[in-house]
Amino acid sequence: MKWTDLPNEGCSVARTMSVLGDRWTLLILRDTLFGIRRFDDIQKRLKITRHVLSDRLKRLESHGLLERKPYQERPTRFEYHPTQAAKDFVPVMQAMTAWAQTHLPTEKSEPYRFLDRATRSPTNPKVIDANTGAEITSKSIWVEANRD
Amino acid sequence: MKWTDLPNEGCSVARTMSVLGDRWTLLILRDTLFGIRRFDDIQKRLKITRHVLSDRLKRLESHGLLERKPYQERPTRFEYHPTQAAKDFVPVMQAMTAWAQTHLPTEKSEPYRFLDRATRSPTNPKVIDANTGAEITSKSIWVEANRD
DNA sequence: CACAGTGAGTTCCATTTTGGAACCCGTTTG
DNA sequence: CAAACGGGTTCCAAAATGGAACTCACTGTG
Repeated sequence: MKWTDLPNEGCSVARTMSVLGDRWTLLILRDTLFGIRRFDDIQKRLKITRHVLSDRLKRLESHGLLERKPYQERPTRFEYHPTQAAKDFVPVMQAMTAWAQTHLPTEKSEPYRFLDRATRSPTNPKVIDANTGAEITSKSIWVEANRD
Repeated sequence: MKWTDLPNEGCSVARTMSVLGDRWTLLILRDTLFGIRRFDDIQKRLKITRHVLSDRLKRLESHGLLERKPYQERPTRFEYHPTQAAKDFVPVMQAMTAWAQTHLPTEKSEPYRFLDRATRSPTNPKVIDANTGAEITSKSIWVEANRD
């Protein structure tokens, strides 16, 4: 299988990888979600090549995660704004962050914090089953092959 | 920045990408979590090159996500078992799956289902703040740069 | 005993992707 | 008019990937 086959997979994890499955794309998305929206700003922060950045921005746009919006005319310049689809990835990113803090620890401090918007207090993400309210853990879950 | 710098980043998303940030690694991890544990079985399912699979298994093992366990002697053969760190990624994967079902839809059916282990009924993942019990969405979250 | 088969890799080479730097294009500012 | 800014594209070398063949240690079959 090649990368180009991934978008057509039935598995949602595989389709997610077809968009975000490389070293940089999720970090670019993260930056736009944290308010960094211009080509040069993203490039300077991540220090990735302009070539790759250009390519990834196009990919994120084509999958509906970013929207290219002009912020000035003459010369026309664009900002990359996260769409609702991108914003809906925030909880996933936060769950991922909590996982990495436990399982890929470091002495360095996290550059960003996720706070409750109303109270400005730290949040502690937990994945639950909306049907029962019970926490989802590897112990509570049974994975079954689907045969439709 | 190069890929080799990612593991030393303070950002947890970046460190996660240093382990899972390529097309195949998360799919390999997914398969081991779903019970596929032998080299040839993973290779046949994903149809990735043996070379890349060998490399990724080593990486997952070196980051503590997989454990190589012999299942027979003469000749010694190994299975790759997910560690607790890998199992703890299940909720993240499930949140990701729910995201992709909404934002990267497809007509094909999902090859796996996440069921409640006790009741065998479908689950509906939702990320909440364990402190307040409120759902975490992009609207409820405020992202702040950390200055320690 | 020769020989095909199995499982887990490794090696080799061609094709892709990435990293790094330089270049381009329309403007604005000195 | 020259330099600077923002947002790219182009070029080439280096690294990663895809595909196939090969190895090694057995096992089972005729």
